Amino acid sequence: MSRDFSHAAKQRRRSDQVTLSQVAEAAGVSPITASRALNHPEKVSERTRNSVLKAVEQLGYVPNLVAGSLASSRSKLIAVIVPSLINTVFVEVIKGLQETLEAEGYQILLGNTDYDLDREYQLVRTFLGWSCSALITAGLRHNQACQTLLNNWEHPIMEVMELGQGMDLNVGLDHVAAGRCMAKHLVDKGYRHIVYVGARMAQDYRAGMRYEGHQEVLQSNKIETPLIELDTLGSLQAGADSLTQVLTHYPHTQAIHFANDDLAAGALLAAQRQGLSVPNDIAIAGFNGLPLGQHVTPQLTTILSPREEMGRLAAKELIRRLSGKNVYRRQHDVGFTLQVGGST
Amino acid sequence: MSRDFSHAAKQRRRSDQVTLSQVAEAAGVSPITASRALNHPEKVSERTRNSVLKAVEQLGYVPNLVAGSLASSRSKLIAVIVPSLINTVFVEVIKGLQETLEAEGYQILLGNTDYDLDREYQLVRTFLGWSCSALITAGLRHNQACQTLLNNWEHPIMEVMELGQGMDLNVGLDHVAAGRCMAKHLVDKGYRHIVYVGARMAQDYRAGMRYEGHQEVLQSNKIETPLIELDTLGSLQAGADSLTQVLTHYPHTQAIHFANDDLAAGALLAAQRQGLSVPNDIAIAGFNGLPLGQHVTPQLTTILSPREEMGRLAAKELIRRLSGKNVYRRQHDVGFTLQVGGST
DNA sequence: CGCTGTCATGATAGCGCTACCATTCCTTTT
DNA sequence: AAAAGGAATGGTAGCGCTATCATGACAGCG
Repeated sequence: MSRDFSHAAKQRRRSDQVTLSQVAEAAGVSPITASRALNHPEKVSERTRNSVLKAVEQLGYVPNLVAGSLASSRSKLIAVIVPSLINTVFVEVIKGLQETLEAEGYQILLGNTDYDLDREYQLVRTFLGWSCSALITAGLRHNQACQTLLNNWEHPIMEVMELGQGMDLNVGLDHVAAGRCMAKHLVDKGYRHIVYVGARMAQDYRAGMRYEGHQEVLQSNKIETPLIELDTLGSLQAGADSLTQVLTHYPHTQAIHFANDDLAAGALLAAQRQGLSVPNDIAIAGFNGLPLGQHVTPQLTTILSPREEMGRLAAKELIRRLSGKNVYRRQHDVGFTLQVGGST
Repeated sequence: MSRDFSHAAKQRRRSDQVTLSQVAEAAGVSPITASRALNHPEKVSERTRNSVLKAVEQLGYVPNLVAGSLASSRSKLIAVIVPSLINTVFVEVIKGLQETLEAEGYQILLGNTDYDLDREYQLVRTFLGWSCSALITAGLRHNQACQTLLNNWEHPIMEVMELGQGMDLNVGLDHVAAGRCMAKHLVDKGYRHIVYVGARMAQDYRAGMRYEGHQEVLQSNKIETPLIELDTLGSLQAGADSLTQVLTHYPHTQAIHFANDDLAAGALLAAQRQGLSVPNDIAIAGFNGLPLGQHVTPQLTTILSPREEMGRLAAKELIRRLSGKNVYRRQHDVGFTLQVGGST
């Protein structure tokens, strides 16, 4: 009766997926009404809505979001691009984003640039092809092609991590100020031979910004600003190794200002293994406020950055914008807190 | 000439996106040839390919992947579902997956269940709607609805983390054996009062599996198997807190077998702050082999799980399957390694 | 009683791309 | 020389859904 093989050869449906039309038929309404029942429930009568939902249930209908997105040129996808997943900092931001976005029914398309701006451009291109409703990216620096592409894009762009004049929305903190803050603390504590240890600062340029702040303060106090730059990314091991390097190159060092807590904690634990007393023989400071730093003895002096909070706030502001509400401020400073431990 | 406003009112294109047809026109070929030039370059002549690529460049064409996926009912999306992002273990698996999948041009759709199987079902439903080409999920346990949904799905499913009979592909390790392994080590070392400390084992059931292994060994040695279960997930802080709890409830405890390294390291550092000697006063063992554990003194005895490797292998096997190659084994055991440190 | 407004529903026409077949124009084979 | 095969290209017809406009039903109004 309803079986029709006449065009069987022309048939293209490869999957036996249940479609909205089938749901509509089962519910005795038109496809468009079924669509409304699912996506704009308030626009159909209660009777219709229930019969559609019943049909969905019975047939095991799973909406084809690809088709929906094509038709509406919208999607509940949000692209998130980070430079690294090794660095827990980005993971924590993602966590904050995730939590908030998933609660609003958005899905995250995750991309990792490995600190490569060309890779970032490729990812952005791909993600725009998915008609994402927004893009979140770590950092304000992009290559020319990426900049151009994004400037012509009509959807919100959120740049997180560092504070500054971005393309659209921005949530972050002032890394130069953070560097100044810690440097000031060390100087105030009376240290005069202070080494800054960074890791791949051309890539992790935010660590470079903190070094800038560090330099400012030391120079205005007429203190030298020796720098040791490692060519691996931050890790406990790298921190441990760097300690030897510092003490070899600058034997008079009184304090080390590390670009992050991984390095700092690694150095602190290594110092103790070597029988050095922290902070008497050597003072150690980090950045980020990772839990680890709070559990070593002496507690690590660090700067607390609200990473999950940054993710949550970014997501919230984005959702605000996506739901058409007014955005009063495009820039949000999440700030930072100096946390003085026993290590300095 | 070619401008035609006759149907202007009916015009629906909301975005001024460059389409493949425009590229084709600029290159002087048909749309379908332009499509081939981009997606199956070997199927067109070199001249055609070049003129299409030139047109793409000139017009700044960004392929609409949504339309492509709808037409081909394929996509380069892979759904990844994990129970948590706080737990670094999953992040490391994701990292391994990411690395391998992105190199093959796949994008990751990330979902977080927060250890809730109903939430997992919802995520799976949504992700299926995106016609993902595969789904990767952490763990072998799912709710009934999810199981049904996935059984009817035609694409590869990869279950990671624990080894066992899954729905399709599986890469993981034997957690019961890992628990046995560590318990055996502790018994061999001569400890007889051993407490197991887990955290939310109903959710993190893999920790529960390790406890099972632990029990087996201790019982066969006629040793009691006291258990302390925390109601927060693993963290340094929780580990520190649990130490007090253990010593209060079981003052004779000689060794603590922790469900993971976060807890173990937290307890180890806390013990030292309290002036307890590890392992003389109390021995401590963990699970995972996090870098942290290798940098504390004494070094933490733990079981090394190859997390990134697990991600990479899972991704590789999945790609193998997706590219139509034979899959010889559906189950892959990535194993584990007992790492004896000074803490036991 | 016609007029306007509102609500629920439906018909139509795409969204931008690719599968499928057909066509053209060669080269190779018998 | 005809047939067969192959490579490059194109025409057509959707993929499954939703935007847009149209329709019908019914209420309230002067």
